[in-house]
Amino acid sequence: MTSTPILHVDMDAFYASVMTRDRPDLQEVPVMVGGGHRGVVLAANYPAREYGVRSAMTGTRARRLCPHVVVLQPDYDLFTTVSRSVMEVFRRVTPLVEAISLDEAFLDVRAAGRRAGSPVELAEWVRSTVHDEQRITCSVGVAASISVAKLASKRAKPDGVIVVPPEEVTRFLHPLDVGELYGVGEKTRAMLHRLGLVTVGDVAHTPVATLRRAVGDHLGAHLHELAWGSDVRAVSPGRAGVFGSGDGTPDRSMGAQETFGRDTDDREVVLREMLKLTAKVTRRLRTAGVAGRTVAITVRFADFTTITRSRTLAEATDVTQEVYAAAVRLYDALGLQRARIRLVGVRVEGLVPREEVQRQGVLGEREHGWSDADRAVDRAARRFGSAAVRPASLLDR
DNA sequence: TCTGGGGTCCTAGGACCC
DNA sequence: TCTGGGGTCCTAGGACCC
Repeated sequence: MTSTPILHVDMDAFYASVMTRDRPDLQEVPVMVGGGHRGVVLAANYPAREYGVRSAMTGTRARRLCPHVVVLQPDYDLFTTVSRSVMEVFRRVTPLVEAISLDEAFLDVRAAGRRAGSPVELAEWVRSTVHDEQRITCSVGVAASISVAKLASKRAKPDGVIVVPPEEVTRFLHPLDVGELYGVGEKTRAMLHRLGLVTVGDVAHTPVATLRRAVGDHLGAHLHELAWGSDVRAVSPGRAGVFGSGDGTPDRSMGAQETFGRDTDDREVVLREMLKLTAKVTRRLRTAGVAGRTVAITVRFADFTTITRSRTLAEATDVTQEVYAAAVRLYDALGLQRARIRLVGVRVEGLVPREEVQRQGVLGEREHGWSDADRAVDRAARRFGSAAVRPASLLDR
């Protein structure tokens, strides 16, 4: 019985590593993925990081820091394929694998059995197997809890393993900045710093009641636990993560949003985009076999202020025309005149399996007509590609 | 050409019901 | 007559994560 049964595996600079694994000429030079027009950097390789390039940074800023950085466009299909293969490697170690994104997973090796060895030996086996099969590196944190394992993998980067045994947890945790804790972002970190709580140790030695007043009931209690490394959340392999529902927990919402190439105040342009986004979302709903009752739109203005409006319908729907009609109502209710709009989004929330949706007879033919039309479009899209079939108002003039 | 796109969860107030 | 909970749903905003 091991005292450190949780592994957190994190690919090193995943998107950048995948994009350059067949490019020996790019191994030693700064590379970033994404960050084009109005975009942010999705990933930077380690040579680029030496110049200060980081993911989530604007492409403009990255180029200023490193003018000769090589910019690659992301290939999401490839990322998904590589990710699936990597997750399969993990499942050769234990069935208890929780994928939390394309490039990260928790493994509970307590019940491993499939492969003998201590957690460290299993971690090294994972690392060498991923490297042999996918030619990318990863780092692993090994600990008794998922939160400590996650922090350990970060410390292990790149291409390393770190084990934090239970008796070392506070020594490992307490010197870290509070911003390292999961759930503490820029705002909460600043708030805690203002209170003089700079390190994880400071948080650990602060009364829970004080923390709750400062950052809210839930987060306050949570942070106190994390600061002592005493979170007990289990690895839950049921989580579908990025691989769609299926046998995992169902998605709670699905949405799509897009930033315009340039800001617009043209209602027609906005609505065309909304229709495109709606069609994309409802197709995903139908593919997943779910429908949702609440339609929400997001509007981001030129000054980056962002608002959301939502409406709950009488019944869940996956029908493009119904979602679009609700979205247009929400948009028009804003009463915008000449506002410059940067981004619009459409989201469907409160998802339930489609078979649980009771279609009232009174809704009648029209909705069923639209629903049938959607399904015909889906079939055509599967055969000819999604570019072949789209609403008439999206056709180029 | 500052600031993407996919999500989750929490908070808080009001409505409404018991 | 006055006061008072709790619970749920809906909506808007915000923080956070990858």
